Amino acid sequence: MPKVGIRDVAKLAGVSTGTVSRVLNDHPSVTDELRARVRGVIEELGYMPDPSARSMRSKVSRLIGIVIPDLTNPFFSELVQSAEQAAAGHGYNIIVMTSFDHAAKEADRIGQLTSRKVDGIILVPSNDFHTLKLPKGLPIVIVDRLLPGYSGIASDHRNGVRIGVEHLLKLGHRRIGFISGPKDSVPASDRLKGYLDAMKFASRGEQNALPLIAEAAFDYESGRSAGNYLLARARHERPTAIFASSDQQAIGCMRAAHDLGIPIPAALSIVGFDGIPLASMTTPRLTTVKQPIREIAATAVTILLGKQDAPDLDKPLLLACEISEGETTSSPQPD
Amino acid sequence: MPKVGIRDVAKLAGVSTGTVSRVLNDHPSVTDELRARVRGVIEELGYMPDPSARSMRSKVSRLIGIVIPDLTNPFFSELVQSAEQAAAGHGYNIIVMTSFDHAAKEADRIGQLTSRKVDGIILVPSNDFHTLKLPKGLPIVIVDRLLPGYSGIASDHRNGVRIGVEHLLKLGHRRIGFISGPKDSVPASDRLKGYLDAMKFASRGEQNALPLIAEAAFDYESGRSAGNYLLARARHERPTAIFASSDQQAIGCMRAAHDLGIPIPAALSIVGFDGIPLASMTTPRLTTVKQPIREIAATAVTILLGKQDAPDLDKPLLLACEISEGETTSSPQPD
DNA sequence: TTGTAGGCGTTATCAT
DNA sequence: ATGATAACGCCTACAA
Repeated sequence: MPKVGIRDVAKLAGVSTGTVSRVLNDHPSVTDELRARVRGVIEELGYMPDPSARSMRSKVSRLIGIVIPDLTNPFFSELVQSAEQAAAGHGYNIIVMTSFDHAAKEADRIGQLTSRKVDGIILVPSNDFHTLKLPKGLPIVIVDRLLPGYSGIASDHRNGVRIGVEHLLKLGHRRIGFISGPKDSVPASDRLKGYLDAMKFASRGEQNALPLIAEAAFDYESGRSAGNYLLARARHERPTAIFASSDQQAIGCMRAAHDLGIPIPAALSIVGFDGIPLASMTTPRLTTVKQPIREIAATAVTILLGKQDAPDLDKPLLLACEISEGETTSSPQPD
Repeated sequence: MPKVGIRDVAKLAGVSTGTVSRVLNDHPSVTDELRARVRGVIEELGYMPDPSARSMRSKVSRLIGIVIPDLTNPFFSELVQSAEQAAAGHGYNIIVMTSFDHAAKEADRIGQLTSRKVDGIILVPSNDFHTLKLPKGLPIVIVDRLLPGYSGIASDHRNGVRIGVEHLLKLGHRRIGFISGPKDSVPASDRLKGYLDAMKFASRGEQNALPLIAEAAFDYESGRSAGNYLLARARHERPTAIFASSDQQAIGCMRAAHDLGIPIPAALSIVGFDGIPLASMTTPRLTTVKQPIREIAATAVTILLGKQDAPDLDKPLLLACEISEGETTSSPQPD
């Protein structure tokens, strides 16, 4: 079965290779009639253009690279999956790479992608401190962990948290604890700001809305000990609600409350952040602030494809979070 | 900055493009001296071969496609991550695609990969019933959900479960419940067989080792109701241990036991299956049978690269699971 | 609007 | 062992 190429199509359709190529690339200057005929022959022959040859000539690979710290993290795996979908819709494919939060590996991966001639890169930078040196001319969009000086997209963590805390305030809570993320993490400090925003606003004229903060890593176990810390005090000093900076923290915190015999949501409301699938698998189901992961991915892709302008280098695009109500929140019990 | 190509290297090194190409491809017939000189120039110029041009001539893309039903599933995301690592070690990159358990989408994705000229495909087939029609000549290895007639790799589910159940038997348990997977799933029925193997063996000469089975989907909530079902009986009839076909089921089952006031592991031992990260995040940590995901991925990659023979079409390669002891198992209480 | 032809950066075949 | 050179399959000026 001799490979069918563009000339086979041309010959059978009675046109030149140029015309076939133009049909392939949706070039406007082709008669509808010819276009149809060529399309027919392509179908008939089962012709598929050779991407390598194509890419070599046109400098377009229809490939997008995505580099993330850890695919095992549900947030990132959903991000990749969403990006894949978005890209597929445009005839693009995704090359994934994992940096394991290792700056050197990250740089190497970016190099590979560059030499592969991908048309763009979606990058969630590793937490290793490092300066990103990127081949100019290769569109790149930083996601989630924003980097100053690069155009980036992320959830509006600050406002998202504010919304979540305000939800608790609206329910009547005043002693609202906050489990923060690691302090060297940019998203974490944004989330903290959101909490402080909400609390400051609430304490106008009121006395009780004082901040109650525990710092922790984003994982389950850290959330559990932070929860223990926040809850280990006399009943009337103990928070009636806790906002956690990640769903995993929130779930750990639920565990802590449970172990202390504090019923949820009767004696304690909990709100998480992220909206990972696991959040709806707990009992009771976790109320959480959901990040618009799909939108982030889709936007990143359309930007890379040049169908949308990139955000300013120093003004990242922030997408709104929304609250997803579960069963871990209710009005506070009277003291 | 005019792109540096193979002839620039050749010129500066004072050799022909042929020689440079041979150095690039580790062709044996090049003097060590020349090889060194060329390498030096390559370094100096920061030359990177153009993969498109390379692929066009050599018919090798150094690209591997991987198609899975759902990247959000921890098992698959770890699979992809492992494959990426393994591939990177050989200078290969990975294109991921999600089929969403949709046969048509799966076929489309495979078509895309084919026309991309990937050097091989790793496929976890969708559950949709369908016949796979694959372009001949493109190496493909089926993973996890084995398909008759295609060379495949998977965990040895049957033996894995047997090992887990035997672990419980060794601890002294006799009334061991089993939460099965959906009955139309091949891995699920393999796991069930493993349970029956172990129980049959154990009941030689003993009376009490009777099977106690609940069928359920693989998810958390299904595991919880299956657990409720198995545990909702008089103490002396109730199983002293439960083996769940997935970690998520096991975690749901832990929840059920907890709600019924049955302490783990004092009054009930639980063993899961899969070894997902979540298993070590529960309290107490889940004892589980760990699938050799990394090995599966690595093996699939080396097979595709032709560095290892593919398994027989009708005799898939089964890799051994191993038990990962957590804190959910102990000897049974006396009745 | 359509056809013609040159060349993209490598690899591989032939000589040398 | 090395060098010259013809493809590889397609896109894109340029010409018609």
